[in-house]
Amino acid sequence: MAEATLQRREQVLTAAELLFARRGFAATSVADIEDALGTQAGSLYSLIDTKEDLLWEIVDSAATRYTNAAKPIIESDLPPVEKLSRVIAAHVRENTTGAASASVYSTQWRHLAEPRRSEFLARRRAYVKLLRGLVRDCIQDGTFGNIDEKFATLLILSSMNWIYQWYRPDGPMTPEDIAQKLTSLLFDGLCGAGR
Amino acid sequence: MAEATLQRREQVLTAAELLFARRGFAATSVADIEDALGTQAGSLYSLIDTKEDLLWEIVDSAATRYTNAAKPIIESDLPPVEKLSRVIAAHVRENTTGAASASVYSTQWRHLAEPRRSEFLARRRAYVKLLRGLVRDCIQDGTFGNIDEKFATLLILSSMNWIYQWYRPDGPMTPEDIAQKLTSLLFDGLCGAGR
DNA sequence: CCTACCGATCGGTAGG
DNA sequence: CCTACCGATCGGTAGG
Repeated sequence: MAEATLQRREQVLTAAELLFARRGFAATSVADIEDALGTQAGSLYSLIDTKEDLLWEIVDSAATRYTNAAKPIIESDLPPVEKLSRVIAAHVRENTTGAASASVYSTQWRHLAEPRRSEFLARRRAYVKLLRGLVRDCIQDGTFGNIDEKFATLLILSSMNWIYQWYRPDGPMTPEDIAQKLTSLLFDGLCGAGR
Repeated sequence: MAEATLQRREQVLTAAELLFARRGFAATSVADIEDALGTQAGSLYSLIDTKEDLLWEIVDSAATRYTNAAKPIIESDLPPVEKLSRVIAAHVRENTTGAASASVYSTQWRHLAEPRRSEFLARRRAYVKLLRGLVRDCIQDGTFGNIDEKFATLLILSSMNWIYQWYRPDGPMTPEDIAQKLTSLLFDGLCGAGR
């Protein structure tokens, strides 16, 4: 029974994720989610306390996935530029295979009330810091030029977090293709890539 | 009198822009906008017909500004890479000096109903096409490597359209600084820039 | 998980 | 631009 409840919760989160990504949190009513699940109005409240709980679970678990994917790579003893490439590939994979959740993570967190909002921002800041450390290492060992570390980190992040806007699972590029092309363009530039 | 009405309309649009950017269209009530303007509930409807009209005016005029800034540059006889640099600089200037409007343009258009939604998407598509033409020219004249034209165009667009997320007018970088750094990183890459 | 319902708030209107 | 108000929908609850 506990297992069935867990499965049901997954279904609920998946439905909410899709709707929040498509219409936004504020424009999605609890009734919309219940419609998607095929249950009656009000029924959802046997599983959740508030609509915001759903949003929190979605962004919180997305944050966990980003961090969990990056940690082992960063703690390995690969060269910095190889670490960065792999973290980018992992992030791209997350944002393609879980495009709806990535979209909600990137755009809907503003609808969290305090203290969750601050907690979310702290977790996001920690992840950015991990990435920025890798960029710093790549500058210091001479792989990258003498660039603005913060600016470069934000550029990498933005390019990864815009993928969910156009990615379609049935398109011609696999997540690995995308990661490879993106890394190439970011590292070698529009002038240097494809030579 | 007509002039005063026009000025009032500008004030209304500016207030709506800020709130739509901060909270999103759906989470902003007409009463919120009236509060920001200091008028009583219901008063706004002497100036507009629907809340969506405000959103439309904001994204429509943003679209016009992007296109109007790019057109004369593209029609000039500068070399392709110089054209692209200047279009990027113009877009960055628009997204910094009008960060709220850029944010609404990028994220809130989904709340437009048909036929406005389709009209918006058509205008956006036309602008992307202009940019993509410049990228193509840069590939063909050998300035850029043999890269994926569409992918590269989307990368440029995404990097410009994420600026409003972190830009602060009182920060250390001017719009021109940002445009210069961005163009350098995009063109020469993390490895090649700053050498 | 369903039925029936709550108070609050929403976008929008009429009449001045 | 204000006052007073409309029907619809919202998030959430009680009781089964």
